[in-house]
Amino acid sequence: MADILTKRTEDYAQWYNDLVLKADLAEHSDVRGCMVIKPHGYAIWEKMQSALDAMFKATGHVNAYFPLFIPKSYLAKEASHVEGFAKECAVVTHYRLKSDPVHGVVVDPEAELEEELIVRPTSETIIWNTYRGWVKSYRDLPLLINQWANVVRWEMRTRLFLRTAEFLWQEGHTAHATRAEAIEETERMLDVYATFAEEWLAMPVIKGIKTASERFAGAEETYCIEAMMQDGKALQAGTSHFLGQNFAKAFDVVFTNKENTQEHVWATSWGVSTRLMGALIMTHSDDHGLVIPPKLAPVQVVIVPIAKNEEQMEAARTYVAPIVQAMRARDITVKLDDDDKRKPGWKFAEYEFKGYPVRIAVGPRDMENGTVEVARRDTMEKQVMQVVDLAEKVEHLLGHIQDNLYQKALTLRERYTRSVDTYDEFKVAIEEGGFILAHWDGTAGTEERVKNETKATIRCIPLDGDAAPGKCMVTGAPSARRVIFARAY
RNA sequence: CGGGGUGUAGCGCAGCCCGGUUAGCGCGCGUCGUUCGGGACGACGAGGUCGGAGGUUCGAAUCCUCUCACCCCGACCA
Repeated sequence: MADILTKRTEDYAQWYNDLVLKADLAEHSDVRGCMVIKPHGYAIWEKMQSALDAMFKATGHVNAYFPLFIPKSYLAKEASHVEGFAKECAVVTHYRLKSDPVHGVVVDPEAELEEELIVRPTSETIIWNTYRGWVKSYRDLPLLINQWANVVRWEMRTRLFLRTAEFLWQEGHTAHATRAEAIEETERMLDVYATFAEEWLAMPVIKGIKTASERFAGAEETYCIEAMMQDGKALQAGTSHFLGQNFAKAFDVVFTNKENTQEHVWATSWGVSTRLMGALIMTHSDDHGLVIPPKLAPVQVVIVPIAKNEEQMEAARTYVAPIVQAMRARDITVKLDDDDKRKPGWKFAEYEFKGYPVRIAVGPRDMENGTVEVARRDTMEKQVMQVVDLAEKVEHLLGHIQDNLYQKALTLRERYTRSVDTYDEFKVAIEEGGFILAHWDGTAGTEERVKNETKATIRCIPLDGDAAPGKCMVTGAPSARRVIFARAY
């Protein structure tokens, strides 16, 4: 793997953008700040969706769907929530157009909405307004619901998958009878995200808690998973919020407990988005293009016949048919690319860009020898293999690739994670990139100062790892434990 | 909203300063032939309101005025 950390950030941004386009994942739409997710990109997202959805179901959650539009008054009910999102809301003010001799079509000024509708930047408000009617008794709790949806945040600067005006995500919104149970849920879902990131995306993450300044608008505590990209910058890959009773109070969601007294419910919300696609790309890809971990690859093995003419192609089809069958029997997804409109060299390059984990080439030479050529995308190694037990060998190879990708990413993260004790050391280290473990006095003032002077933010207060107390690197005041500083996406 | 920049074929660009035949190049696209084990080559071909409006001029992609759109840097942000 090229040491991309040594590349300059602008180069990395360029590399990322080119890769997304070349791997045929997505492109900018003509619509401002919006993205078109192309079939290959969407297929990977679907794999993420189905894996996550299964994990949500396994932890007792069900799916539902709530409206795209939120009346402005709902959003305004939770003070810090509206403050947090106000600057990036798309607003619907009219419901009709009319033709105009000069401009063609104009908004009909007669058709102004009595109350503006906000295109959801997140759904807490509309969901809690709905939950009010659903929760009456402790017997109705917990309420464990997830929704797959799109949301809109009118960002100034957008980047494919990482920050777009509209994005796809899932948002879980749960209601609980007790504080402890809600916190337990918040932490459970954080664990689900961490497991998903590590086992499916092959992306190591650090679980932690956000500082007050980075906290979700309306939350009492925000948990997160943070990953390191190949340029050493941090990416927040998922969040899980303990909302306390803030939304229950704002929307008057109360239940009668076993003691027959009324209480506000306790809430959580948690989400991951198509940003995970960006995380996937920036964690594993190289100068040859995208690298998809086998568990998320829409197609794990692609077979490319080398054939001069239709007879040779037909011979190759016959030759690989039992191989394909054997692999499918092992739940390996296989594509036989017998398209004669593209040549082998073109296909090799194409599947590399697109990140297919394993490519098998079959030519006349192989058919004589009873072999195939197996190429793995992660290391770019090619190997001639006997067709005997090929499906089993490929199954193992896919497992190795998945593990190798995780290990590679972990090695990079560990290499660029270090502790510093003084602010001077910190300033040097932050220029080198990566995660920096340092003591912090817990004040917003110090955090702000570090951010202004170095552009580094506190990514999280880790839940695991070195928990020894110390002295703040900036002020020398007591620190409970080291926190992670980094420059972030 | 500040500071820069760019609009010419599907994409990327040259031409503009210094106005002058039919607006050009690369990629891509189409047809045919030779190729096909790492993005082939050749021949032929299709494709343009030069962002828009107005002006100067015998003549405007080129000069002037206005306008629109987009991009980059910053503030903001998952």
